Amino acid sequence: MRYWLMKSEPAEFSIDDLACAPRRSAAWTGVRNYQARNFMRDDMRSGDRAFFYHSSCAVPGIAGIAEIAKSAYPDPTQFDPGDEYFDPKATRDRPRWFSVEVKLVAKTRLVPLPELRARRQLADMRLLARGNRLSITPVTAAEWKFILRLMKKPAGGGS
DNA sequence: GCCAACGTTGGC
DNA sequence: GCCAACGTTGGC
Repeated sequence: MRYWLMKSEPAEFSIDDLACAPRRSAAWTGVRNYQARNFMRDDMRSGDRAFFYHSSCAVPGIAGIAEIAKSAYPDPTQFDPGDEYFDPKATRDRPRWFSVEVKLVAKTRLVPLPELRARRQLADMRLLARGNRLSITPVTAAEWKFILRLMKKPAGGGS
């Protein structure tokens, strides 16, 4: 099983939207970056776990935990001319973009970005790498376990 | 709104 | 294949 971090702008789709979705499950659509696509298409498997990250908002940070409920399939929005994520170069025979199905495991306390940055155990986290913009990044097992522990501590708690 | 950093596009 | 111009991301 692998671990991931998936970014979403809460104004577009938040952890609460996922919590309110039928079966607390939703299609992760609109990824239009090749590296992020490759992670989804080639490496994500059903049963993998992911941190749900809120980006481009007042308090960016990890907001919860999700599970990959269904591995990659063609992202339907690329075929829809009325959709903002329509891609005229994509065809049904040769889809360019992919989605996965994501299911909420737990909403957690929000772990803000500066709190992640402050932990030297997370110094090598892909999310925190200089200039990183990838909306989907791998998380190591050690990082995953460390952040799970962090989530159980009160906000800003020391040690 | 600013700006750093990265990705994509397209002329050559 | 190079690289300048442009677009996007995302924190601040």
